[in-house]
Amino acid sequence: MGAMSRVEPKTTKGRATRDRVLATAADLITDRGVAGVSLDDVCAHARVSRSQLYHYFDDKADLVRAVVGVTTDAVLAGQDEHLDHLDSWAAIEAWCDQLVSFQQARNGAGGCPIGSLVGQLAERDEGARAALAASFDRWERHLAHGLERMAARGELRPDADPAALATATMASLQGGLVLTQARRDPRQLRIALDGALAMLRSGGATGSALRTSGGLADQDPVGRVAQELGHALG
Amino acid sequence: MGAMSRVEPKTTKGRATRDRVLATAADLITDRGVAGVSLDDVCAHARVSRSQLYHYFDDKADLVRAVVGVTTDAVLAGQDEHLDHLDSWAAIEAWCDQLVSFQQARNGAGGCPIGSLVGQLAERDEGARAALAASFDRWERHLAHGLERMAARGELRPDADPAALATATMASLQGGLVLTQARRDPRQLRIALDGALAMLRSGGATGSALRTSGGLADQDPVGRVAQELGHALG
DNA sequence: CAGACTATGGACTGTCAAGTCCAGTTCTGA
DNA sequence: TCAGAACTGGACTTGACAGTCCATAGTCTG
Repeated sequence: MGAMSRVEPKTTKGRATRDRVLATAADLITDRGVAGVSLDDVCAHARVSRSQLYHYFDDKADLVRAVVGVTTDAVLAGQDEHLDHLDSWAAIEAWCDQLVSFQQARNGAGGCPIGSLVGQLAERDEGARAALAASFDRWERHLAHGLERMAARGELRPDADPAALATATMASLQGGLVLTQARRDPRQLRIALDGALAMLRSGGATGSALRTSGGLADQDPVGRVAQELGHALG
Repeated sequence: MGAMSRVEPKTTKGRATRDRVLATAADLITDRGVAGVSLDDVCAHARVSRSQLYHYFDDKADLVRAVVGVTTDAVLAGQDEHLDHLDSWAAIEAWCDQLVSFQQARNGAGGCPIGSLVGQLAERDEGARAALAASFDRWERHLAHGLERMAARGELRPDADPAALATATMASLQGGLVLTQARRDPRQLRIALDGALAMLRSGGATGSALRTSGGLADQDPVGRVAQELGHALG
């Protein structure tokens, strides 16, 4: 994995400093975008000297890749009451409601902290792109598992593919957030997620669509996630 | 929009120069992102001097706002065989197929030129955000009109809302492109669009979207964003 | 053709950011 | 206690980029 010039903290104080830098960077980047944040900004807000930042991270790209993981942690943590129980219609609806009301509270601004990073990083930094793919995997897996449990209980149409349904729902969520952000209108997300719910209830695409589709399921999610996260966060 | 310091070309040569700058900028920005393109890059590729660029555009932000329109023109032009006839299942499927095969040809890279700009610009430049919202409107209107014609012919469920269905489909498209870009896997778009087709056939959400859209009133103005971000990320 | 308007090249300025280096100080944990 | 780790702070280099300016070349029109 190339030159390992960056350092892992060896004391609790060092760990705290590194964490503070990371959290600050994640905050600023979510707010202003990657290009809108300088390392001086990060140092100032985290009350840390430049030398420390370069002590723990190789360069800005290294920091940004680490930020992807931290941002994902934060996004998932904000939903943790729902994510492990997405195995009933009521639970899935409650999850959607939470996502929508969060956007309403923000007046539609901000979009998805992870999704926004895709547009900024995916074409410029392969490591960051892989980390973002891993983020979506982590997120989507919760829904896929819930849908699998529903399928096992016969609450989905027998020919439904839980993995594909989860992917399609994630797409509605991300796209709904893009439209919400562009139009400054949280109803866009509501409409997108209501569409996703209708799709889930209908059992999703059947026939040719399922034949050609490969969701998380046939992509060896666990192994890839671990590898990509390891690559990104070291 | 305030001070009109930028100049409209008054000769055919001037018009050609301005168009060349715009087309070049749109190309480069689609490729590398807004922050990844310098005005020197644009000048070099367009074989134009910096003074020309500043003659026709106020500054970089002005250029970028103009690029939004040009990019939208290009995206819609790439679909013009389909956009005006999205009024049958076969036509909608053909449109989806074209979108997917385009992504396949690019190996999943690039995402949506318009959608990517949202993440880069929406929070930083209100004019650009408005232009992007208008772009989505232009795009979505084609589908909405097609669905309206289908509804008029009784080819949709009677309680279906063509406008909401179009919005939900656009969300699936945009989100599918985000996932495709992050995972470098065009099948993600296929799955998302198959989900959208299932949703369309099912008639989409009934009632729920309309119920909640009345709740726009309780959008709380300012202030919460920073606090919630801090809560989510801190 | 001549003067007015337009287009153009390219140098120039100021600013800001990334990354390096180092000399010295404080803290932590075995 | 003491060695190693964490940390400070700033100077410095290098490079990139936004934006300005002016002299000149080209083009239009009366």
